[in-house]
Amino acid sequence: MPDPGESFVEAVLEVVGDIPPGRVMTYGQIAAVLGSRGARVVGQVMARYGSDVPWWRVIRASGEPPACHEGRALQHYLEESTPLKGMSTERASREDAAGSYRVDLVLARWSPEFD
DNA sequence: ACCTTGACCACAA
DNA sequence: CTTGTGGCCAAGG
Repeated sequence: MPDPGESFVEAVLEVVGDIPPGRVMTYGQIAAVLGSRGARVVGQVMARYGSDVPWWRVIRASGEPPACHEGRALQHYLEESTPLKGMSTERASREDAAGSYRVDLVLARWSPEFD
């Protein structure tokens, strides 16, 4: 259980901050780690306080980056060599690549328990 | 205490 | 692939 006194927000940001480069976690996974099932709440936290943490390492269960952030997220993924699916290196340099890719969760999923 | 709002999730058709 | 349905839960009004 999370420490009382530490807000949900703090807890979420802490977990996100622990995600190493090139790896990702889903909203639901983060919620589960915090002993909650409120995946949406994690989303709300990120929407409001996620601006100063590696938000691109938090994605949907489907492997898609957060809504309306595909482009920026992609740049980070290419930088960190995050395992992607459904895209060739050719398409990676094009602007319209946003939305046509997904993170390979099988390879990139990370859990704080197994660092 | 009730209602609404979501960077969500899972499953069915 | 797309829609629809129901569930989850912290925060703010």
